[in-house]
Amino acid sequence: MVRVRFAPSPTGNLHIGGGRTALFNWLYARAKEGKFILRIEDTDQLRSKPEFVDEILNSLEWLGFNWDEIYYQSKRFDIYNKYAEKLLQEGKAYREKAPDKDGEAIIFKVPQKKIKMQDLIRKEIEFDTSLIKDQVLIKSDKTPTYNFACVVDDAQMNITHVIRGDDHISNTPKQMLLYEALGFPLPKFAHLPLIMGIDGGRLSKRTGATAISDYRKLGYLAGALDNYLLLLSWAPGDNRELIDINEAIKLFDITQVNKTSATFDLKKLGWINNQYLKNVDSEKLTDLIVPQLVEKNYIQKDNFDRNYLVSLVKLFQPRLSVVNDFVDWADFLFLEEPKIDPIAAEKHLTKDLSSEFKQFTEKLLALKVFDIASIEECFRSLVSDLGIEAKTLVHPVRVALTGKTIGPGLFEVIFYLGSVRTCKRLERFIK
RNA sequence: GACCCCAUCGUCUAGCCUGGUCCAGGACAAGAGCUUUUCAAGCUCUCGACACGGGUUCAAAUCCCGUUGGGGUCACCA
Repeated sequence: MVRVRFAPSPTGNLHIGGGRTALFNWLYARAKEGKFILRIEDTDQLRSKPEFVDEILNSLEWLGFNWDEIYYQSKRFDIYNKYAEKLLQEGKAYREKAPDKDGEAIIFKVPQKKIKMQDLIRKEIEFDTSLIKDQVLIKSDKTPTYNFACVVDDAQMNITHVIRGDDHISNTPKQMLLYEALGFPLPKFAHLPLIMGIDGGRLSKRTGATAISDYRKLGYLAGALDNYLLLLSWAPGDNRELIDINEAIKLFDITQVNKTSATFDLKKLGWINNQYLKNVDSEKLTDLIVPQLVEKNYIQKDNFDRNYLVSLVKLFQPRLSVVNDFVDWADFLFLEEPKIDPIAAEKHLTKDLSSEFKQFTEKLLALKVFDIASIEECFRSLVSDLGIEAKTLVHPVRVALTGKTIGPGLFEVIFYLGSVRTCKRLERFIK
């Protein structure tokens, strides 16, 4: 039975790289009908914070990576100590006191040899362990070091495949020596290429958001982020770009993962997000938008016309780039008066259109049926009577109603605004 | 610096393992156009890469060696 693990350290948020590692582990477990295990590596008492544990768990849940088991290293110190004692007794480790510290550390005598690692992605990698100095197993404060706790846990938890970032390649020979010394069977290794920032260096806050939760706040859909992360270092081979994770379970093959590090490209994530946004269920999208509208005071929690809101969401849905665009673009439908963008006004509202606006409001109010088709017909007949092109009146009306040059079709806007609000807004520009 | 990893359009990649079908395909971005009531979407087109140098071979993006470049690791952090 395949057992993989994702082992984040709660010393910070779950970032993009961690999310991708979690994704590939999760995918592998689900594809092989194995177990996906979460191990919180909180051995660093000073830097580990419970709020980071919460943040990481929330992010993983949001991304859709459900775990089968969860462990905390901070609760397993006695296990690590037991195995360190064992190595001590077997003469494979020794105690040593550092001059600047109280207590003694337990240190592993690194055997000098050539060692070969078989990597699922990179084939064979050879190391010369004579280049590695003796490794601390248990620190002077009795807490285990990363490499030691990692090996003991991976063995105790029966991890069959260690899928992790490239940055762990040089830890691998150290860990393999430990497996051997402890008499544990070796898991299979797969080292994933790193995700880089646009500057070619490590993904850092300087070059954009790094935390998974940031993308959630920014209005990206979990499915879109999963899809994007999947495409970083892996491709289905048939030129397809849009693959949801449930389908990816069937297609994903760890041995096909690229060896090259990939650059995180916000533009492509944006495109994928837009593709998902167009197809996401409008009801679900509405659920995501409601809290934002409540926060902006555009609607009252538990007291709004949901059907009307869903129609509005449908209206804007195909043009959204991120979920959060809705509150910005549809604000005029919730505000008493639209916020007029000065640049838009400068462009379309400098000419006096009193007569045209007046005639339009009169025609609108005279409509027997107030639906999108009638509104359009009403508008078209007016411009035809006036002998002008539709666009010469469309743009000014749009800016007067919405305050913006962008947005859905004008007749839809008028329909959802209603005749009263529409006329009221137009009247402000009638002298 | 030592050790390790990597190297196809600006970016993500297909092709590489099993040399010829590749004067290298797709997507994002960029540019142009269509549509047109704006924006978004959509459609059409354009720009654009096998890092370099040696081999091996009838034939190399594909195999080998070297160079260069980029990245990672060298903690009583994880």
